Amino acid sequence: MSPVDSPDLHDDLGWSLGVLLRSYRDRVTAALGEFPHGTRGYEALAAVLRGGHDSQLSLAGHLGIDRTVMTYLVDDLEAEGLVERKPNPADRRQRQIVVTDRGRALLESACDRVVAAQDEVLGALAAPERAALRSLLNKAATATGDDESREAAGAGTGLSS
Amino acid sequence: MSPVDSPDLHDDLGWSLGVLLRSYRDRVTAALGEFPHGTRGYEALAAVLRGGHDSQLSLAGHLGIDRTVMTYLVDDLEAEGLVERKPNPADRRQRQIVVTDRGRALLESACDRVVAAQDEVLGALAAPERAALRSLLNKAATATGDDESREAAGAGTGLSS
DNA sequence: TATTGTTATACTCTATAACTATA
DNA sequence: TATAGTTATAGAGTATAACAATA
Repeated sequence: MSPVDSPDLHDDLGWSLGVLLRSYRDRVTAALGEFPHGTRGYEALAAVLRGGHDSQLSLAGHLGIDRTVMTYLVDDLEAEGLVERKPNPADRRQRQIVVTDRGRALLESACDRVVAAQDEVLGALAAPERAALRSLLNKAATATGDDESREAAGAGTGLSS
Repeated sequence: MSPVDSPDLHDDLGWSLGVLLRSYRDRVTAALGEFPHGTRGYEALAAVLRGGHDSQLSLAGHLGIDRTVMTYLVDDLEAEGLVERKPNPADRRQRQIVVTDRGRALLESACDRVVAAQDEVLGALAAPERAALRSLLNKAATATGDDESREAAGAGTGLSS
């Protein structure tokens, strides 16, 4: 089989993901306006509000960033009064990130615009197709994320690279 | 509706895309080995072989990178003997990028490994789900790419940001 | 000894602007 | 005057290592 006939050349997964992620970042960043750290800050705040992350390291793993980057990110979110660092009584090495009322309000006000921007990203797809795509993406990404979490638990952070 | 109940928090498009693209880059980069510029170099070479790009600028638009980055990328691909720059007789400002025999051979040898790595990225999905996801991604990305091309034709490169 | 978070340093990548040559 | 390609510079982002506090 010649390379030109190969499926990955005609249906390039990396290219599709890259194009869509770029479109997502451009549109959602514009929709967010002044939001600190743009889409990353938004996703961090949303993940904290969703719960399940009892340390900065856990949150960093979820977002796929290094713990050193997480420090700067939380610094800036805290400086804007959107989150607070609370020491975890169960393990005083950890800091629990909690969303302030101001952070919650900002997230709420941004929410509708973000959803609209996301729909623009998938503008070529009909509503049922969008739902199917989001569901499949979520399923594939969640499994991958779990893999990474397991690796992270085993050796180092499992991040970066 | 509270932010926590909002669809974009439970089914976060940006997060899914980011996780999958990261997984794609990690696995495919490992599969490619010494390939110059990793996944970007591979995608560039594949796009050239697929045809339809008669200038570096056109190729840069397809890959979503700036023309200045494209110069360095082509420099290194050419230094490795994978492509050649040929002046376009129709417009001598443009350089046509053509794949050498060596480039074609390298791409061919990498092809199978890349396909296998891509399947690992979507490891959580059954075969029909993978096909559906790739198809939907391709459809959404192609439309977005077309949008960008139109914008690019209108004003500047339409890239970066 | 290992882990969480922080800080400092070096490196990579990218954005911007200037320049050449062609149109 | 505008575009394709190149080059140089500055900035943003990232990785790495070292450190303090806690387990």
